[in-house]
Amino acid sequence: MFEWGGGEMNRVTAQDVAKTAGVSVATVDRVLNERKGVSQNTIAKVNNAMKELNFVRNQAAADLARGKSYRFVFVVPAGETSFFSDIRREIEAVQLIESKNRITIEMITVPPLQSTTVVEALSKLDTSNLDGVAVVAIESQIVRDAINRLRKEGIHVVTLISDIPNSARERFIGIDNVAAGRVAASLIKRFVASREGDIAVVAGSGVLRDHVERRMGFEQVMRAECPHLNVLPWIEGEELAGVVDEKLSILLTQNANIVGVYSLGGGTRGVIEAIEAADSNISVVTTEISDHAREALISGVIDAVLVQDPTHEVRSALRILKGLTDQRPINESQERIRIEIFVRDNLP
Amino acid sequence: MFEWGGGEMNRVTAQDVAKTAGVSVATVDRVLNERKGVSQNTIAKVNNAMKELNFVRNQAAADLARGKSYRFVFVVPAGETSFFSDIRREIEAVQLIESKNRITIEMITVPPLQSTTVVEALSKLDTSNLDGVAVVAIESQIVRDAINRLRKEGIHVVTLISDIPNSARERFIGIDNVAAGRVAASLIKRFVASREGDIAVVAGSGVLRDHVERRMGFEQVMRAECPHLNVLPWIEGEELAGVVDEKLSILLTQNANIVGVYSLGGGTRGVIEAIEAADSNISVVTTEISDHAREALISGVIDAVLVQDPTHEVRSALRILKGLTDQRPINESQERIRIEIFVRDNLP
DNA sequence: CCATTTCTGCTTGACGTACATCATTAAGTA
DNA sequence: TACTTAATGATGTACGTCAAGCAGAAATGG
Repeated sequence: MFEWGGGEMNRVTAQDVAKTAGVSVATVDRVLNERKGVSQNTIAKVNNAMKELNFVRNQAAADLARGKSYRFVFVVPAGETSFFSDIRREIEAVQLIESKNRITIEMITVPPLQSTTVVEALSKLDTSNLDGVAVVAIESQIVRDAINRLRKEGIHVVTLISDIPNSARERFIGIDNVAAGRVAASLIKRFVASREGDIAVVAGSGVLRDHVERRMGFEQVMRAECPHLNVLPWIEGEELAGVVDEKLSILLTQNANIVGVYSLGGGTRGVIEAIEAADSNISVVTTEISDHAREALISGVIDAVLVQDPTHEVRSALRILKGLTDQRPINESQERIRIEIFVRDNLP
Repeated sequence: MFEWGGGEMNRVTAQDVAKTAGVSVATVDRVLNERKGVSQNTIAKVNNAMKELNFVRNQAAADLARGKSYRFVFVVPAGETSFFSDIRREIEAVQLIESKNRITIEMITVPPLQSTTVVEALSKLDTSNLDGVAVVAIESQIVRDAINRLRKEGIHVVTLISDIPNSARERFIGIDNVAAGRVAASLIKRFVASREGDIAVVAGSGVLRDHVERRMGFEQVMRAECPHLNVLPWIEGEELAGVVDEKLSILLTQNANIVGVYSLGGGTRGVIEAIEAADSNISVVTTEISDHAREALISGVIDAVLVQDPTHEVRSALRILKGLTDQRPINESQERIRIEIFVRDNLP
């Protein structure tokens, strides 16, 4: 049995600490906020008093007194995928909630897959009272430069969903994409069982690092464990169902030897249509859950879907940006973005 | 592009609202908190002013002024499983963090699998200034009664990890255990592929509803989709590695026809030891991730592990109890506890 | 018509921390 | 000695909402 001071509420204030330490509230305040002008001796006295009385600063009072407000910007792709519309919807939801906590959130949408417009968005920001930026990155030197420029101005930057390493971004919020690719391979391996043949991979674009990394993880496992399976060069579907459908359909008609498909980006609807048209025994793993994907799982067209929770990612990005701004440590377990696997039997 | 009032921080206070509405702050406050004593006419005026100025109440100021403090109790099993020690560790972590927000959390540990001690813990609570209780439930009428008694006193109650429906608990925080069982079946089905034989199921106890439900989900899928597999009556391992090892070892030596094992409770170490000793080709799905499970996944003894995140569950329970106390709506997407699947290729 | 309630709205502190200002003492330095 | 500088104390205000208490006004009952 574990309790906190006998279960009584902690009503100790800085006043009380000052009294038992034999100093003034001003001094307690100085120690509390690590300001200069206090001798080591006094610091020790105050700290002892705080421990003795079990002092905990009242967060609400501190926030109110500090009167600090935050301004964050999210730069996310427009685009038709259900995943990014979920992201945008969650950002709008969080805007409302967090306005109560003096946090302003702006959302800038940019056309997908274009590094230039991302750079433009980042460069045009009014950085006067800006605290942090979360951006869905695109692999490109100019994007990297734009991020580094913001960091030099003291603005916190995190990447969301798709990372851009070797930049000054302080953190990436998203799943371990290599692991996602490995899981996909692991599942397809089981699903195709002992059959031999080719595996098709459908990606969105080579400029999205998350796609590249998934592909990497996928190939790692395939090469190491599936000598009977041959991974074909990937198809770029540009996250558009139409493009995916067309390209994959052509591939499937030209190659009757395909036993598995891994779709690691958007445009799942195109995958479903192409597979349905092909009408052969193909194991399929895709990447986003939508109504179409759900139906396809139930009907058996798709075997498994690997998912990340966009609402979690948006909330996590915001918590992390705020934590960086306040220079507070981050609770890692809360921020770990999970790879979820949906099969027919665990659809929510 | 979406912004909030041009991206400027919202500094409108109740004062301002009062001024434009032509009333006093007190009246604004009454409207804000839906207290009586204000005419419909005035309410409308105030609401209009709030909309016009885009007023958002400052949460920190409200919390400070209200001075409300919260007291919550967690009743959780002691016991050796790594899962519950993670739960307990997270509760302790949250105690520290939330004390800054005037939230007191007490943790009461009870011997596992005993309904009487749970009832005792719940009945002995000092309910004078108690706001809510989270309890890992045990399926039993006396536990149900104890929960209902607390609810009658106006104390909020949620169940954690293991539910007890038909009680007055306001909410269950945990995974969809039927779905977890279904996923396990779905995986084992793929893993054993075309082989025929028996499937062993290792549970903790029949008094834990989560175990019963997992078993249910598992059998649903097995019956419907795997006529070639025969699910044996379950083994009760009491969440103890030693017991599990012993019982499963006996079963495995007596029955050479077992091709799969689903361990849906604690005591995974016992499963691993029994399987390793048996040294035959058995597909294994277990339920908690620990260092042993990790090693076993890598060495191939275990094929997959189904996991729920205890830290998420504790934080979620706390948010929900606070939400219930404040009569605030709950953000469902944040509280959905996920079923995670670990295979060798996505170990964190 | 007066007494009594019921409405309605105002005034006035809390709440606990942050922070700026000014005063004071002690110690060190030119 | 006069002048800095560092280390505190004393004091007061700001932060924005909540809520108790009080004062008129309107409505009701006898």
